[in-house]
Amino acid sequence: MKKEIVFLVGPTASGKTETAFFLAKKINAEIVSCDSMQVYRRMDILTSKPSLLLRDSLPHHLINVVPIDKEYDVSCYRRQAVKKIKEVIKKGKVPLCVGGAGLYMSILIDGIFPHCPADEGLRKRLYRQGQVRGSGYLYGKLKEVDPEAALKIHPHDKRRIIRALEVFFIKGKPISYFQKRRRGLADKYRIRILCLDMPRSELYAQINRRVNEMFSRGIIAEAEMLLEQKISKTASYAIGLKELKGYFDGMYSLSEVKEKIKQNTRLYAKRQLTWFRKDKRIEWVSVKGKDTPRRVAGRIYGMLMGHKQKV
RNA sequence: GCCGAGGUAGCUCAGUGGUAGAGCGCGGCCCUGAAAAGGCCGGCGUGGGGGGUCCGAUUCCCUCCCUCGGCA
Repeated sequence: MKKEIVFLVGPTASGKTETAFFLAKKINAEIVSCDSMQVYRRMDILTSKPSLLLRDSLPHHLINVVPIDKEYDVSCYRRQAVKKIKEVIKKGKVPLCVGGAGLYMSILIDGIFPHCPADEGLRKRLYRQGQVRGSGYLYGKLKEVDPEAALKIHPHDKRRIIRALEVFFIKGKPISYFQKRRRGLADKYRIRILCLDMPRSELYAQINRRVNEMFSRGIIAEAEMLLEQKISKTASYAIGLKELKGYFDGMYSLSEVKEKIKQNTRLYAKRQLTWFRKDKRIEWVSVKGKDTPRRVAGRIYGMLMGHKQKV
């Protein structure tokens, strides 16, 4: 019998953290975070990490594992997460992967094509070529070396065009060739994916509440402290941090940054939902206004026990 | 009460006698080493209400309502 891994996902501010806590207690799980920003130390308020109280009474893995000045990406995450998941299973517990990063989830479940890390130098060179020789140049080049990938990538999507070219130049084979070869956890484990869902207006109200709370908890001081030091490119893209930088630089007033953060969080939540909707393996858990995290966890427990869905 | 300005998308506003746009917002989508990132698509509308002129009114005229300034 294959061991089971449970994913609890959902848009930001949908209540994953608390729900996961109660669910973990019920199913004898340890939590493995599935989040690209909570890995960073000292970004606590900014990323709404689970409280110390929660973390003290239940193991939460992959939170606070990277210093703020280090770059981080999907493959780092995958390496660390797979290791943790195996450890948890070895202890006889259930890994409960909790987070909102759709790509991170997919990379765990479905795999990644390995051995082609980013090459910043090459990227810079390609980027500059694109600047000098016009926007269509890089895309044209991609069409030559990898027509299949070019078909999938929009001509304006510089980031993906450059990545595809990068892979081609480093490995000598097109990225579309590698993308077909991925093996993930789904081969070896039973996977259940639960996604928290609530009416959009309620979710947005929740987001607004959370952002206001961040301000009263001291997000400004935290951001100020972080921006004083050397900070990696990846960490600097956290919602809240980039907006507050604008506030410190005098670009926005206090109420404008607040709004900006709320809005960018909404857009982020919308993108997350698009990602999850596409994944047909997901089992949706609708959350209503009056539901407490404990009750939602109870409902999920019922779903998990009720029928063993194979993935 | 009088004078002036104005009521067009969720918001701020353009424009035209042939049933309307822009920015922001909002919605949908894509995604394999920056993913809290990056990219694509979509106008979502009782043109304040009512009447009139006209083949045809959001546009011109009348009237009422509302908002904002000034004078009382």
